[in-house]
Amino acid sequence: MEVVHPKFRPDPGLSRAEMEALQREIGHEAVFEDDLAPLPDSPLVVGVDQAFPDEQAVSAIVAMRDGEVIERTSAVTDLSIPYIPGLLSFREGESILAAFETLECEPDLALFDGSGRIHYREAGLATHMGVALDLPSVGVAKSLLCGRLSNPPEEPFAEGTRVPILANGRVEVEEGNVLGYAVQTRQYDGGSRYINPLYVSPGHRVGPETAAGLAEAHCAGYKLPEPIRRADAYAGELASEARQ
DNA sequence: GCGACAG
DNA sequence: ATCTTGTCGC
Repeated sequence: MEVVHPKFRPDPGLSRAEMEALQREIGHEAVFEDDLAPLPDSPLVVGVDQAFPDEQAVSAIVAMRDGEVIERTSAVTDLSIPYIPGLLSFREGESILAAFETLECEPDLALFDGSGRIHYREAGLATHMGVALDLPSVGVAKSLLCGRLSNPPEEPFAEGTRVPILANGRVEVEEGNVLGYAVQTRQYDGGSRYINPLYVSPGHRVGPETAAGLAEAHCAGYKLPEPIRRADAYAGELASEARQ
């Protein structure tokens, strides 16, 4: 598929101020409510993840429908900037879009490994990529970048627990807005081992509740949604090959 | 200066 | 994210 808005392509050569300005533009362009073409009964969903052998970024995309892998693709680029909290999409975005440009199928939805609206300027990786591609997207992060949990129930969170993430002082959004949800997609029964929740947020054209529901709905017995889990494994394979 | 900090 | 062995629990 193609990049619908080239002006939002992540350019690692921009200054930090320019990157942040672009993110504010992207956050403004993003739609944080349901605006999906009515999802088909069997939506085509892609999972996206990266691995970093040496100074390169390997982006892998796995497309699934009804639990079956339909297509896999990937792209490799050199990394030009370090990881900076809040600017992740400028480090990894080029290889992700390059991989999407080799994707032959037309997905209904993309699940990313990282934040969407849970971001200082409402423009996390999932939002940046979703807006550039104009593709409904969801951010699935394993840790919280910013924002705070609302009404956290007593831990450990049971499987199925969903806690709102609210904007706090670190986010350029009115305090108290719902940015996403902490979603406990998996949990052990006993109390000896504990699994942390996922932090799910809208990327583009999806509301926070729908984002949480979609992430949850695509889990198949593991903490991560299956398309992301497969993309993670695929990126890992490609990375280990690249290192040899 | 101190704390926070997706991947 | 990445560098890595053992170890705990079902």
